Amino acid sequence: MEQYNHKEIEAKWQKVWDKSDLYKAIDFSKKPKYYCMIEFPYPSGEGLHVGHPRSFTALDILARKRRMEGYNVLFPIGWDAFGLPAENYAIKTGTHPRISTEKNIATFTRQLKSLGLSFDWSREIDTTDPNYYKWTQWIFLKLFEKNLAYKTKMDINWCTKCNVGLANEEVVNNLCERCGGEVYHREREQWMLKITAYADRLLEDLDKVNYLEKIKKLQSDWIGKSHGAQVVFKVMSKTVLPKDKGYYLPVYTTRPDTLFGCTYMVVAPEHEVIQKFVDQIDNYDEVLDYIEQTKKKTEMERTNLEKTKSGVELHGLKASNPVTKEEIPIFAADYVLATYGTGAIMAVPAHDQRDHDFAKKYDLEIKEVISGGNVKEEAWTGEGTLVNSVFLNGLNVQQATDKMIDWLEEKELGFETTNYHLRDWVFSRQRYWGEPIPIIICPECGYVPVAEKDLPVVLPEIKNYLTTENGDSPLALVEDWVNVECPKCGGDAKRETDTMPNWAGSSWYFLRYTDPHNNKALADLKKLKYWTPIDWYNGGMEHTTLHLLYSRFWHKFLFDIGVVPTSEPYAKRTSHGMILGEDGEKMSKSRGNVINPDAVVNEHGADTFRAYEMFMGPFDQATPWSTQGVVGVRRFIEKVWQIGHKLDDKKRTNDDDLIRLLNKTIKQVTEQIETLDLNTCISAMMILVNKFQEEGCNKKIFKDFLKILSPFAPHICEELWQILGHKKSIFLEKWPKFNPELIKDEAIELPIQINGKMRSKIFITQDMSEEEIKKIVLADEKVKKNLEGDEIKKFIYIKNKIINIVI
RNA sequence: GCCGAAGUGGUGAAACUGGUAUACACGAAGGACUUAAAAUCCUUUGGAGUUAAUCCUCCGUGCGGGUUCGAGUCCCGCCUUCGGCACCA
Repeated sequence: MEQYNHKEIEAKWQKVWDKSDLYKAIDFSKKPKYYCMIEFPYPSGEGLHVGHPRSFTALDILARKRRMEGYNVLFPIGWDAFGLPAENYAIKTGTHPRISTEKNIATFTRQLKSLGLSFDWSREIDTTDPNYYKWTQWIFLKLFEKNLAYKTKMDINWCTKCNVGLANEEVVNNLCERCGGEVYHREREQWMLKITAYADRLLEDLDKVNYLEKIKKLQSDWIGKSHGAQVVFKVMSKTVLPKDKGYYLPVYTTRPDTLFGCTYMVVAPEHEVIQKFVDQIDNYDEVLDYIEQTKKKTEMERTNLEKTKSGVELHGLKASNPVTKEEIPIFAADYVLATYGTGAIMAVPAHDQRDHDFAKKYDLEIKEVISGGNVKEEAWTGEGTLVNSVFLNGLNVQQATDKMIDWLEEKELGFETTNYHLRDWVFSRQRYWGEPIPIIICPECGYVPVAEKDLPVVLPEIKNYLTTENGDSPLALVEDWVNVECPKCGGDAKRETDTMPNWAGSSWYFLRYTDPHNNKALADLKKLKYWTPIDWYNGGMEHTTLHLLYSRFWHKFLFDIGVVPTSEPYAKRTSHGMILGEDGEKMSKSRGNVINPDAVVNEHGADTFRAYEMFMGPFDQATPWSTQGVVGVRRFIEKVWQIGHKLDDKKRTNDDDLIRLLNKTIKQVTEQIETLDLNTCISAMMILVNKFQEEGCNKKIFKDFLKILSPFAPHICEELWQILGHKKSIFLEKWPKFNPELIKDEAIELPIQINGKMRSKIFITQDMSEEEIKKIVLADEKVKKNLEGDEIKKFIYIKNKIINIVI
């Protein structure tokens, strides 16, 4: 018998499948629809990563099973092709990103096709195709129209040496990744999307979807809704006296009950109050110096709880505590962020650990207002009774919170409010390789949207891909593209030169798959009604916060304007773990631990590669690659091949046992594909095949086995199916059903414990009574020996499971 | 730092709602076949002790406690590793 020739057989079937309509999704078919989707890849220059097929194969298995179960399946593929690497490659080599992207897509396509994935290639999409990004731009215009897009000043990373804006990833240890130059934060006008307007719905609607619990938690933590109050503190200086109207500094606090314990205030170094009172701050030079230092720090460094807090007092300014009317100092400190809350806090050192650390360092008053701890030593954040708080004394935290809010509202010094950790989405990039933002800036009319009929705003050809010296995107230098007539007044105007972030194209791509060639709408509503929502979406754990949130936001917006029929895009979401290098580290060129999928497919075949990736470990967990492990799976495939050539129609005495095992295996594989416990599916099939090898197998049993193996190893199963005399594809077969009567064992092995220790085993039948069993147990030699002379205190029998005798 | 996940043999891992810990696979050791090797097949494989015996005993799921007839699984407190942290995608 010859070895399984994977090269020949896999190429043969890939060709046949490519020409067939086996994997085509049919719009409006009468069969029930099933839409399953993987995150479309970024076609990087390094080619397919072995991590991609982990997710792709798992959902390919699901898609193939669903087709065999009678569904009309949509399992599409596309390219998330805008992005930084192609642009950086262009800067280095002068190659236009269009050229390198096309080349990379060709490589990815060849690689994916070599894996026998059942994508419907006729619906392939590419986010960098003007026919696609026309609609990305269209969505932006709709957001702009509904006032959900606005421009504001934001910090960006700026390399002082190469004079370019940097992505966070390009900043390493506060230095520029390219040149090692110093990086500091510089303000720039940026387009923002008002995702915070959807914060509540993004949170509440998590109840409507079937995501893994941990994914829901990630989403809700990211949104970070909290309840509290906004309170205003009056700012005073030499010229502003208590009786004057003056300037009020709002703060957000989750603990208004502790207001009597507020002994100072802290504002973010970027806070407007500093500029407002420049003349009144006696130590402005010192403050300015501190602001400059802050610009070099990352947010993580600023908010690190372990690090000693730094800050500088604003001499000459005081704030008035609205309840005590006491004058308290104001500090600027970098641990307060301008982007969270109001950018200013009331500090209660007795009951907040960060404030406590800060107060110790600057020798500020620590005033206890809730009893229960030792506030001299550390902040008390637990429950307790209010003290030192005039009208709140004696109340508990909840009562005091309510009463304080009533008091603030009555005096018009504050109000109850909610706050979100979620911030608006910075939507501008000063880069070339992204969708141009379709806005025209007119000195007379302001921001004017490009007319819908003029979409897409196509990226012009350029020679130099570097950001300009003042931080504009390289598009700013393309004069005949930038200079346009204002669509409103006809005067001289300029195009917006910012482009969109990579997230844009991936925030709605799943809609385009339902109608990829439509040039009248992003997708036909009838088709959307047929196909959406996505029944199952799988992707990387690392995408479960941002991409998921952004795309849910866009989807909700499109729902509100009547473009899509559902308020949530994904009915179900799962995430897979990363595949690590053989050394257990993340795969990377620099570590030299990258596994090339082509080499594995070439040596062992696609079926082996697929089955190995499913077998290597739990789907949602990070797992290291093992070249040896691949060999084991190849042996399994080889065994299947050998057995498939030695079948007969004989009846055997042990056929009942074999049929029982087959039914158990069908049950396990059927159920565990649904939970993505694919590693145990494979091991169950290995056990069955080992049995075939020991005892032989007839054609009838083997055919059912082939059907359940076929989603995992499609090529070999299709070939064996044909060898067994079938003209049509195995993927047109019905998914086998197991017989529940056939999976029950006749005899059950029952373990016996004495005082929780395993001592013996007996065999019982399904319907034996406890009395009968007890008799057998007590007659057991080993049990007798262990019970010698001891009295039985308890006899515990858990039906068909275990016996425990307590003595 | 904050948030999330995970720690079980030499290795990847399995164990359903608390009920026989280590399935399946890799590696290793021994054997068969072979002039030899590869491939393949068979046997053994958590640790320690003990026996004429493949009989039996004890220990064992990161560490320390707890709940329970019974804990890898539940609770409390630690330690370690990995992922995300808003301009990588």
